[in-house]
Amino acid sequence: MMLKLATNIKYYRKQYNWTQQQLANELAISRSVIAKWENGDVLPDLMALIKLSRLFNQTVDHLLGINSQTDQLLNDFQQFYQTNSENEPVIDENLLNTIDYLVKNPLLKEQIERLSHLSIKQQKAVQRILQTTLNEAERL
Amino acid sequence: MMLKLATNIKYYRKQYNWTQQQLANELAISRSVIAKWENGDVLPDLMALIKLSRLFNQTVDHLLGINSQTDQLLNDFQQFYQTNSENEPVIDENLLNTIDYLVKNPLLKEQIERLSHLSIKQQKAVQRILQTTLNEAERL
DNA sequence: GTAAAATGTTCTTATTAAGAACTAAAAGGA
DNA sequence: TCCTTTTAGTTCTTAATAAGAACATTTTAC
Repeated sequence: MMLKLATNIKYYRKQYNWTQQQLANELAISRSVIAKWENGDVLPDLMALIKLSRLFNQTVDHLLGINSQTDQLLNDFQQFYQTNSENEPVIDENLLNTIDYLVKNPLLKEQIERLSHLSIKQQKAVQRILQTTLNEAERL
Repeated sequence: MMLKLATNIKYYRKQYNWTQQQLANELAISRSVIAKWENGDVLPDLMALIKLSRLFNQTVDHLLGINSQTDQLLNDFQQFYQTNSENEPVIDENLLNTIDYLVKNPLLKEQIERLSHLSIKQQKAVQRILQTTLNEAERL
């Protein structure tokens, strides 16, 4: 698994114009450990990682260089909030309405969750059935 | 430092209806380790944690239960929501994931929009069919 | 109530990160 | 340039701790 952690630690330390010693002091650990983190020789333990994320004001995910789905989505949200009118945001009015609908229909929300846990093939099958059902219903 | 990691691992494992053994298999580790994680006896190492976040579709920050941007945004969204509608919707982490899923599945999003425009009676009928379909799919 | 499954616990082993001390490389000043 | 000081990299040892196996307990299903 490719982690950007080492690079990021070094990067953010320098952003703050800290020496390894200064960072080590902040974390109350020995300096050589920082060196090893930054060179990818060793991974910090969880607690140290969390402290780092606080110090650097970054999410753990970002420090690790993981671009999780949720993070991606959050970015979209943020964009939506910040730029209300520019490029068409991923989160549009329609989606907001859909979310609203989901919020008011916990059962449906749960069903979609369940759907998302199926295999891709099964998901598609279910969606085909849903499509047919909707077509039927709309004809009435 | 107070971590909600143990609780969260157990919670999301159960969300997926997995036994400790099944989760252990997914991660290719021994089951007793899962038990210890869930009881807070031991912290998973970084790589295991990342795998968990992938499996559960959650940010590492959220799994850890540390005050992350995600949680912050959730609050914002909650506020945004409450000021824009009369009901008090419950926006939780799962909803975020569901939204994410919708964003990635435009067809499904459209289907839900269509569903929302049907009469209540029809909506219920469609949902019953969906329920049955999901039950079927999950049995396989 | 019993059998099977799922979970919790203990003990040992193995992994690996931390720290100290040493080495090497930059940075700064005469 | 040479010297000094600061900063960073490396090695070796020690200590911490997570993983696994085996066993114990609890829960679930019949």
